[in-house]
Amino acid sequence: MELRALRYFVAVAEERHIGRAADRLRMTQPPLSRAMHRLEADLGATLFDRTPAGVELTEAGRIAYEDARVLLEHADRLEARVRSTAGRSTLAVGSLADTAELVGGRIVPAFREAHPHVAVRVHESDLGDPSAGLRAGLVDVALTRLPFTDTGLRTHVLRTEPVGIVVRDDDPLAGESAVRLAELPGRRWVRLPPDTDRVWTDYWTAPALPDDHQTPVRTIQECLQAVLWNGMSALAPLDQVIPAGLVTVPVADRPPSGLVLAWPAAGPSPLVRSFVRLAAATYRRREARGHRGAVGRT
Amino acid sequence: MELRALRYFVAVAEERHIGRAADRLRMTQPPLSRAMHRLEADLGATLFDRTPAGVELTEAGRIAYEDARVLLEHADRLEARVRSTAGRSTLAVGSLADTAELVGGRIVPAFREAHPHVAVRVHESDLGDPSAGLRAGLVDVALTRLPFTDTGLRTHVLRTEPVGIVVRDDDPLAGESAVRLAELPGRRWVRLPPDTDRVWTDYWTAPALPDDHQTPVRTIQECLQAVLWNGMSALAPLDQVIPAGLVTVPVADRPPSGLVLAWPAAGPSPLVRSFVRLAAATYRRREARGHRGAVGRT
DNA sequence: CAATATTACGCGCCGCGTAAGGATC
DNA sequence: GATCCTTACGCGGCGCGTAATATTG
Repeated sequence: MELRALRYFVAVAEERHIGRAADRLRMTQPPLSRAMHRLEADLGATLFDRTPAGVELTEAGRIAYEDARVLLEHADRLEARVRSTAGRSTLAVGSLADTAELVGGRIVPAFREAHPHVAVRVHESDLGDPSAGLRAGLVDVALTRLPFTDTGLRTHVLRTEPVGIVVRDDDPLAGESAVRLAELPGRRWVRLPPDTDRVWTDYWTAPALPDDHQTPVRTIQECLQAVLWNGMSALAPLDQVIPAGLVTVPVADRPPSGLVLAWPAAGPSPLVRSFVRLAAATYRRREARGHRGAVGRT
Repeated sequence: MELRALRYFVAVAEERHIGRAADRLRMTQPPLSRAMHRLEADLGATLFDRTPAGVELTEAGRIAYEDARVLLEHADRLEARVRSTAGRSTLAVGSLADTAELVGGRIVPAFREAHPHVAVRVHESDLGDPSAGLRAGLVDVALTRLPFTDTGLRTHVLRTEPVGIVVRDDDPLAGESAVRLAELPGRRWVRLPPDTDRVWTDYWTAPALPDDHQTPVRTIQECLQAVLWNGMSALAPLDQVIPAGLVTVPVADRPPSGLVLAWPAAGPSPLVRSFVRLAAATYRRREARGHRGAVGRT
């Protein structure tokens, strides 16, 4: 007997209808029906009389319902008390430039739902810090992109995405289906700030011309404007949304980049573990929903 | 947060040592360690300070421990109350002749542990009733062997076992590694009672000689004695233990027989479901342990 | 025949085990 | 270096979804 089954049971007992209870629980009937059968088996007692109109509680079911409600409230109190006793209840999340939407849109709300008592602060950092504030100790966990120097950090890959070269749509390359960086001499590349992690800059930029004195860019917007107005080139993930007038041409000789969660390797706090866990689940679910929308629909 | 995790947590909190708690819970350290990390993540609080000598409860851990103990007692009370409210608390288990040892040895004890309040009665039936009392309404669930007429019943195969012909060790066949029934004319076969299920008799016996008036056998013992003293032949599962003086020669042209659980198809009671579930798990575990014992051992 | 509960089946997560690694006294 | 706890990795069960079936008014 697990709390999950009891939460389900309370919903069914109150709705007197497995289908409606399933709606309330945001799931479908079959698993709920089986969960109730299994709960009955665990308890060794019949909790419902099934009818074509729904279900009715048996005497044992009524007892179970009363006790289950109290038990679940007790469990909620346990959670609340432990949480209020725990010291730190704040989590700083770093987000690298273009990943902010993902963090703010789905992941942080999911985390807030699981941990309502925690104050979440999102720190959006610029292209000069691939650790998104981790190195500076500004944040506890970060959503960023590989590759960068990850000593002392742990990472979890959410997705890998090929990269492309961003050019104006009147650029000779604009019509190509794919290009190789090795065959593109003489371009002027957008540059990152000089003190930026080498692994990171080596990946996202090509060698600059010796006489190149461009101003480094710190944000996606600056980067795209440099391409649009100054005729420069930049590398970006293929899934990066691009304003009109620009196109991203896939680059064949650069390995894909990983969208990752990162956090300090030394003793991550429970909140960080939970964030990583929830973020991974949320992201997966988002992915699955996308697929289903594109394929399913009888 | 699930009750399982809280039960684990209480053990760790009391032992102040994950390894010892794991022993107490009959499991190994790693999954217990992870379960505690996950519980901490779910709660968003650190419950232990890990030290090289074991673990110490934090303040939040002490709160959690106190609450968890009460919560688990509450859960136990819920179970007890529901069970005492439920009507029927008796289960009749049918067992076909040679399967009694398996039922009594492991499965029924496992069920008794899960349902201490239920009075279990084992009904050992003879070879004339492959349903082991189900057809007669004597039992709620049965452990028996396929094949037999299973209309109105549901079955769950625990294992399939090839069959062989049982002969005296001075029989000309005794040395063969396998035989085909189609090539064995003129044998005198042990017979089952005349009113026995046809599917069952067709499987376990070969066509009798016209002038054969043997007394039918009702038990394994009678069957083996008929082979030993009257020079008859019988079919039996290869795993059937055989007394000295007899051997079982594999039969090539008979499909294997299934060791199965069977129960009425119409509205099985929660206890029956639970029995099937536990029996399947127990049997699986027994199997795995056997394999491990034969292979493992670093 | 409409509405409900149930079974069948495939997939992904999670829990558990074994084996290897790391930290701390 | 011994003794913990932790991570890595592979496997089996279980929960969930979709699709199909049974049952009942």
